[in-house]
Parts: sequence; C-alpha cells; structure tokens
Amino acid sequence: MRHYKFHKERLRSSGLRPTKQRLAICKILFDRKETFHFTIEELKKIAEKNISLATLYNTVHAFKKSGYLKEISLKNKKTFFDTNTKNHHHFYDEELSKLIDIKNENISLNNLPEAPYGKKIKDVEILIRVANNNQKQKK
Amino acid sequence: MRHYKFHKERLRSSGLRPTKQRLAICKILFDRKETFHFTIEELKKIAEKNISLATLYNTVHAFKKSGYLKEISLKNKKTFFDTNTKNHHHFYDEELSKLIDIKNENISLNNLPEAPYGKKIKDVEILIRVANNNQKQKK
DNA sequence: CTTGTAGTTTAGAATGATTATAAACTGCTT
DNA sequence: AAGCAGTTTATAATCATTCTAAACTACAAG
Ligand SMILES: [Mn+2]
Ligand SMILES: [Mn+2]
Ligand SMILES: [Zn+2]
Ligand SMILES: [Zn+2]
Repeated sequence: MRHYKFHKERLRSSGLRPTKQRLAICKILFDRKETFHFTIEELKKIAEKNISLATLYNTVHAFKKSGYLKEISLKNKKTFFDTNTKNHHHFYDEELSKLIDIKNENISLNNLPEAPYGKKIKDVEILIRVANNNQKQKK
Repeated sequence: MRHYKFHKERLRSSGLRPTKQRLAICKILFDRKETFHFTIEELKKIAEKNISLATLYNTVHAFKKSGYLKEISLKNKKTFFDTNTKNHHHFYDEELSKLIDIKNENISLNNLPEAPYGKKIKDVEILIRVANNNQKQKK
C-alpha cells in the first residue's frame, strides 16, 4: 500500500474514518499518475468484490463532498466522476463513453458574457464531443 | 391554432403523422418567441391532461430525431430539451434548474485544442453555472 | 364514403441508476 | 475493556425512462 499514510491522514483531516473500504477505494482512485474518470459501475468492476455497492456510492459521495472528486456534466444516464478537481475541460468520446482532460490553459475562452442580473458565475465547463474520424467515403 | 399549418406540414415532411397530440405538443413547444428549455415533467404539467406520459416521451424523442429539439448535457437526473437547435451555449442556474441561452457569437472560444488522434470534433458545449449573487456579508 | 394498414397512443409493467433504511459492525476515545 | 458515533451492508424504495402489446387513428386506395 503505497500512499497509505497520505490517504489515511487526508481522510482523518476531512473527518472521515480511514476504514479498510475507504483506503482500498483511495488506492484505486488516487494512486495513479493520470486523471481517472469513472462511473460507479466501472469502479465496482475494479474494486475488491467484498466492498458493497452501497459503500461505493457512499464513499464516492463522501469524497466528492470533501473535494477529492468532482462530478462531470453529461447527458449520459450514469454519473461520471473525475479525480482531477482542478478547473479543466473535457473531450467526450460518446462511442467509448470516455472523457479526456483538457487543461484549462489549453483552451482560451475570452470575453465571457455577463451573468444574468443578480447572478454570478460559479464555474465554466466546456465539453467537446468527438467521434471517430470516419473516412468511410462512398467507395 | 396559430401555426397549425406550419406544424402540420413540418411533421408530414419529417414522415410524422400530424396527430392531435403532436400538434398540441408543437403548439406548446414552438409557438413562442423565446427558446424553451424543458424537462418531460415540466411539459407534462403544461400539456393537456389527456396526453399520456408515454406519448410525451415518444413525441419529444421523435422531435429530437427530426431535429426540432436538442438535448442538453447536465448532471441533473432529468433530461433537458431545448427548442433552440442552433449551436449555442448556456448559463445554468442550479438553484432554479433553469437554462438561459448564450448565443454562439456572444462567447469567443479561440484555439480549440486538437482532438485526440483519430477523432474529430463533433460539437462544443459550454455550460456556465451561475448562482445568486449572495451579498449576505457578515452584517 | 368504406376499408385496410401502418403508424400512433396508451396503461401499465419493466428497467436501471441511485438513494433510503435499519441492523450489524468497527474505529477510536475514554 | 467499554461505549458510542461513524460506517458498512443487504435489501427495499424511488424515480426517470423505456418497453410492451393492445386499442386507436390518419390516410391511401378503391
Ligand atoms: Mn450524486
Ligand atoms: Mn433520451
Ligand atoms: Zn477531467
Ligand atoms: Zn438553449
């Protein structure tokens, strides 16, 4: 268990008890180099089989509330979560149901329109839908 | 019935029979000046009570397939539809669950990042989340 | 105008993701 | 070691959406 101590301390500092289940889920979600985008269903597939589905839901929501994860806007029926909690944007490959990060600095969004009266902007999410470069021409 | 003939002809030209139910739904959705953003539940509230829920779903999906409507990406559990089928973006007021259009030309998105290898960009959706301008200061 | 048929509507059942419930269990303080 | 709040779990409940299959209807053809 590599970052065991880190996870344990972070959980404690969020007021969450570092249980066996939570540490196992931390390992899956956060002990990796790249951003991880996942649905609960995918997490269930890779998690140890003795962690209940209810715990996966509970834990992911607790982690989201503590700011370890964020939720992504998609019209998919399943909710996606993202281990990258920085401001950033996404490519979405609908065929593969896969998200790919776009760093905030790799996309320039000048002159945002003004928020409606009495409202202020909380955040901006850009989703760029991509598909296979279908070079299926007539022939 | 104002645009009766228009709706009737448009339905026919899409291969859809202009039924009583479809014409009533067209009237609700399209006989208005402003874009209409709605969920099936909201449509049910304002539709004549003798149109079944199944027909609302069937009709909205048929209209989407025919290009009269588009679906909006949100992490809400309910699906939103939009009578504005042009390329455009949205403010989203999470408190009111309301979408507000942003015209494509009112937002400038320079230098899009390149699509992942073998993929091409289908479309870009920008969602700007807004909230009440809470001037609830300490006092 | 009839009739035939494909398209449409409908009530109700089924599905599937998510949330709620409440009992058993466990981390942690005393 | 004891006790309690926090956590896990199986299971039921919820709720949006989709499916089913029977009744209905628009409309083309005669
Ligand atoms: Mn959620
Ligand atoms: Mn849909
Ligand atoms: Zn991401
Ligand atoms: Zn819109």
